[in-house]
Amino acid sequence: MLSPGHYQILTTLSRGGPCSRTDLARTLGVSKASISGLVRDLLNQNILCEQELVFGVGRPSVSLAVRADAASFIGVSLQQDPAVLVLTDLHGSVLARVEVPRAEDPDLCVESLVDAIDQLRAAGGASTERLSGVGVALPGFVSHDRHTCVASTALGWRNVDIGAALTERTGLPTWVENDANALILGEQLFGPLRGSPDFSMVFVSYGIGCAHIVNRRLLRGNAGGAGEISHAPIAIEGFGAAPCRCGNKGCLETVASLLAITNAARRAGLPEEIGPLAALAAKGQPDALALLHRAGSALGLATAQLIQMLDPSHVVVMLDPALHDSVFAHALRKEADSHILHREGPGTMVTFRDFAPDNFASGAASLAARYFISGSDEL
Amino acid sequence: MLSPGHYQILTTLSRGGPCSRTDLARTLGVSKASISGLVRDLLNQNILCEQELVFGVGRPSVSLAVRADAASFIGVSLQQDPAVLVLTDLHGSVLARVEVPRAEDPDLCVESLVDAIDQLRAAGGASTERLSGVGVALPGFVSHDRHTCVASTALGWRNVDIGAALTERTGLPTWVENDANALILGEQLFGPLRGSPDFSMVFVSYGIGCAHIVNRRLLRGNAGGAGEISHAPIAIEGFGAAPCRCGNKGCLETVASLLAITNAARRAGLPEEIGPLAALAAKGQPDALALLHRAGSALGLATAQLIQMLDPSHVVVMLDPALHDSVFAHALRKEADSHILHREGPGTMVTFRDFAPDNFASGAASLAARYFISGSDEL
DNA sequence: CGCAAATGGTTCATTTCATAAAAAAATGGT
DNA sequence: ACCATTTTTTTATGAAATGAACCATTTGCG
Repeated sequence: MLSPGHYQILTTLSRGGPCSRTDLARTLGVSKASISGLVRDLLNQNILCEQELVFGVGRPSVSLAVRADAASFIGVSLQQDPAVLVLTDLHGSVLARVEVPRAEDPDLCVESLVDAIDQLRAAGGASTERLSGVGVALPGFVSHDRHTCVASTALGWRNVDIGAALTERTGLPTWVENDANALILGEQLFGPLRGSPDFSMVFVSYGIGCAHIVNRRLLRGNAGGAGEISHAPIAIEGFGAAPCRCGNKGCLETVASLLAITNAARRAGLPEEIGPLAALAAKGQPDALALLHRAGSALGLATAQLIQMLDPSHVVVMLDPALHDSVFAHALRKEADSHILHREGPGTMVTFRDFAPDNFASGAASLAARYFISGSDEL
Repeated sequence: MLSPGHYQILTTLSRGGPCSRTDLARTLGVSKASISGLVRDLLNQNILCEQELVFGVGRPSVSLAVRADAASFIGVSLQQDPAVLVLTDLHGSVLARVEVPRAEDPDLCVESLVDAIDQLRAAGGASTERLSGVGVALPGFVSHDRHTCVASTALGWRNVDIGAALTERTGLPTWVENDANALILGEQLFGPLRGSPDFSMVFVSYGIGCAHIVNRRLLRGNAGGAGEISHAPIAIEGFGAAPCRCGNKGCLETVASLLAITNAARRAGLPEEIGPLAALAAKGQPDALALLHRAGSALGLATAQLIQMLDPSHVVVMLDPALHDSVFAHALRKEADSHILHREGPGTMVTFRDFAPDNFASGAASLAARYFISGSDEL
C-alpha cells in the first residue's frame, strides 16, 4: 500500500515536526516532483494534512503534518499489577484508558486483555476505525521476533507467545517489548526528546530499569539484555554493602529501588509510603534524609557510569512525583556531576520526569505506531 | 563511479566473506539480474575476482571475492611515540611499515608524516598504484567531520586540522579518528570479529581505552566521548582508593593501567618492566601476584559493568603479550564472570588478544578502506 | 499600481533502474 | 544420451525518480 518513499516522508515529519514539500525534498535528497506525488497519495488517504502557510519571500510554503487521527493504537503495560491499557492516536495522545488485574496465568491474562481491548474499542468510538495495532510492554526478555516473552521472573512466564495469542484473538498485528525498551521507544516517537539520536532513560520503580537509544536505534544487545543497571556494583564508603538476590553485594537495586527504600524505611521505623517519607525528609527528619540521600547518590553514581560509557546527549530519569524535588534528586545530580569527566562540547543533560505506569502503556502503543509510520521497526 | 548497488555488494562480501551472485541476490533482496550487471562492472574494474567453483546439485556457483590488491591504504598511529605508519591492502594485510618520532609541534609532525608516507609509497612499489586514502589514529577528541583533532592532552594539541594538512600535502583523502575508535573499526573491517553487529574492545596501555560497536555502527556518543572507561569508580574493598588526576578517587586507571602498575611496582621495589614483573608473578612472588591480581580484578569489574550495560556478543581485551596468560588475565576473567548476571541466550564472550602499537595503525588504514568499500563512513 | 524577484509546488516527457521471464550454461544422476 | 537442477546471462517490460519547464503566490520596490 505505502512505498518506502511514503514511509520516509512520514518518518521525517514525525521526527522533525511539520515542514513543507520543498523542505522534505531537501532533507531526503530527492526531487520535488517525487515528493509532490508521494504527498498527494498521503493526503488522499487522510494520513497527512496541510496546515498553515509559512510566509517568506516568494510563494508561501504549506506546512505538512501527520494527522493525529490517521490511525490509532492500543498499548498494554504489564509492568505492574494492575495492567494498564491505553488507546492512543498517532501523536501519542491517550484517547481512552482502562485497568485490569494482571493475571499470572498466560491464558487468563490474554483473556482479560482481550476483554479490556474490546472496552477500549467501545470507548474510542469513531477513532478506532483505523485501529492499526497493539503493543505490549512487559518486565522480562522478549524473543527476537518480538512475539514471545522468553522469560519474565516478575510474571513467572517462560516462552509465552502472547503476541501470537493477541493477534489471533484481536485480528490486530501485535508487538511485544521489554518494559524499559518500550518506554524509551515511546519517548523517541512521541516524547519531547523525539528526534534526538542518542539518549538514555532510567526509571525508578520497585526495581530499576534502563534503556538506551544509540544512533537513533534501540540498543538491544546480544541477548536483549542491554541497559541492565540495577546490579551495578555501587560500593560507596559507608554503604554497608547489602547482599543482593543476584549473589553479589552492594548492587544498585539494594539501595536505590523503591523496594529497597521502603524496606529500609520500615526497618528504621519510618513511613513505608514514598510520599510521606519524602515529606518527612523535606521537613528535615535526619533518618529520612540520610536514607533518600544514600539512594539518590547511588543512582547518581550509576548514572555517571552510564554517561561515561555512552556519552548520550540526554539522560531522562523517571521518578515518583514525590521524589521529584527531593534530596534524592539533588543527591543524584550532585553525585553524577562529580563523577563525570569534563568533555569538549556540550555535556550530557540530566532531566527528571514524573513516573506513571501509563508511560509504559503509551510506550507500548508507540511500537505499533512506529510500524505505521516507518513500515518497519526502525525509524 | 560506483553506485550504491556496487557498494552494497562490496560491503556484503567484506562482511560475510566470499559468496556467489545468487547468494548476494538473496542477501540483498534484489534480483539476480541486477547483481549480474553490478558484479560485471566490479570484475571489469578488477575490484572483484571469481574464485573457485562451489559444487552442489545443479550448476556450480562461482565464489566472488574482493581482491586484496584492488586498493591500498596508509594508516598512521600517533597513539604512542614513535608514530607507526603502515601500508595495507584491502584485506588489512600490512605491506610495509615505518616508524618516525612523534613530533609535538603540529607542523613538524605533518612534515615527518609526509616523509614517512613517501617512504611507504616507495616501499610498496606497484601496490601503491591504487593508493586510495590515509587514516590517522590519535589519542584525543576528533571533530565531527573527522578532519580536526579538537583536543589531545597526550599530544598537547587543540584544534589541529591534521586531516586537511595531510590531504593537501599528499593529495590523498584523509580520515582522522580517536585511537580506540580506529582500533575497533579496524577490527570490524579486517579482524576476526568482522561482521559481528555488536562488540566492544578494551585495551590496556599506559592508559586504558575502550570503544563499542552497536548495531554495526561505532558508538561515538554526543561529544565523541563514548567508551570512556578509565575513570570508572572501582572501589573494591582493600583497594585503598588512590586519588586520580581527574579529581576523584579509586578510578580504574589508578589501578589497572600499565602506568599505574609500573608505578606501584617501583614503589614496592619490583621490576618496572611489565615482562619481568609478570614473570616474577608467574614464579609466585607474592607482591607481584597481588599487584597484578588487583589490577586484573579492577579491569574485570569494569568489564562486567560494560557487559551489563551494553550486552555485547564479544569483548576483546588487548593486553601486553606478557600479561596474556598471567594472573592479571585470570583475575580479570574471574571478576568479570562473578559480576555478570545470567541471561537467556548465549552470554558475552571475553577474549584476550596481543596488543601491539601496529594495531592502531592498521585500524587507521581501515578508515580509508571502509570508504573504498562502502562509499561512506558506515558499513 | 504594476512589475521584477524569489520561492513553492505541479506537470510531463525522459531516463534510469529493477524486475520477471526466458534462455543459456554447467553439472549429477539415470 | 537425456533429464533434472541450479547458476548465470539476456531481454523485454514496467515502475519510479528526474530535470526542466511551467504555473502560483507572495514580497519589495519604484
